Amino acid sequence: PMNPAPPVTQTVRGTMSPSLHCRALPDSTPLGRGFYQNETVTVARSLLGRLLLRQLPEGLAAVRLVEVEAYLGVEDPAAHTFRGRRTDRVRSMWGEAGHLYVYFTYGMHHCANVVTRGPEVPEAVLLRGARPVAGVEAMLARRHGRGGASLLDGPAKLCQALDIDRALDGADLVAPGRVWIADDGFRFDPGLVISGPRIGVGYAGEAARWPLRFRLSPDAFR
DNA sequence: GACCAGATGTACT
DNA sequence: GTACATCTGGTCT
Repeated sequence: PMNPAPPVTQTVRGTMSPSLHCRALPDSTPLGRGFYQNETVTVARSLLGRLLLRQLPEGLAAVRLVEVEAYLGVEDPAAHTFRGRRTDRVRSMWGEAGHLYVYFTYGMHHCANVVTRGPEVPEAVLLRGARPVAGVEAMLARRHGRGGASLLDGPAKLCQALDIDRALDGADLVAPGRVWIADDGFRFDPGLVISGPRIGVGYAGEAARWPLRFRLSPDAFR
């Protein structure tokens, strides 16, 4: 049984916000297009600590991003768009920055990326991990009760918890709707960002070791 | 903890 | 037919 949405205790800033049922969210105004048009590595680092918000039937769910990976398009052997690959699956990556690219993998999982740069520059940031902020009950239900540290610590777990699948491929993150990203004022020492090799891309050879995985140290939450 | 196999659909060769 | 930007539950240490 899922709990009802928490009561509205604070007005959400922003001009286009729908009726959000959120608590302890000082600002859920979506980041603008310009945020996503920056260099992909810059966007990746800047996404750490930001809120990913998802409108679910039970109410608003929010998670704080703590792990991401950059995928650098046509010159990146680990990227789905390596060497200019252009298929139906990766169409969103070739489009405007600030949209989601969601793909299906291993026969049962989805992974969500944020498209960066601009049209015809197919780069993206994979969302790999987060911490729960609101809507934990709804997320737990979708994770079949698997909570604690394993609620959101993987790209497919994140998608399962937030009910993100191919139906959200191409969704625009710049307007609040089904899904968007916001800066709620959370700040941390830049020295708490750890970079390292990307996960699960051994087929990419040396590129797997490029330091394009970025994690926010747990110390940022102490 | 580490390690491994199985699940299972889509994309692509 | 093969590989896959993964997760889970089992085994072993």
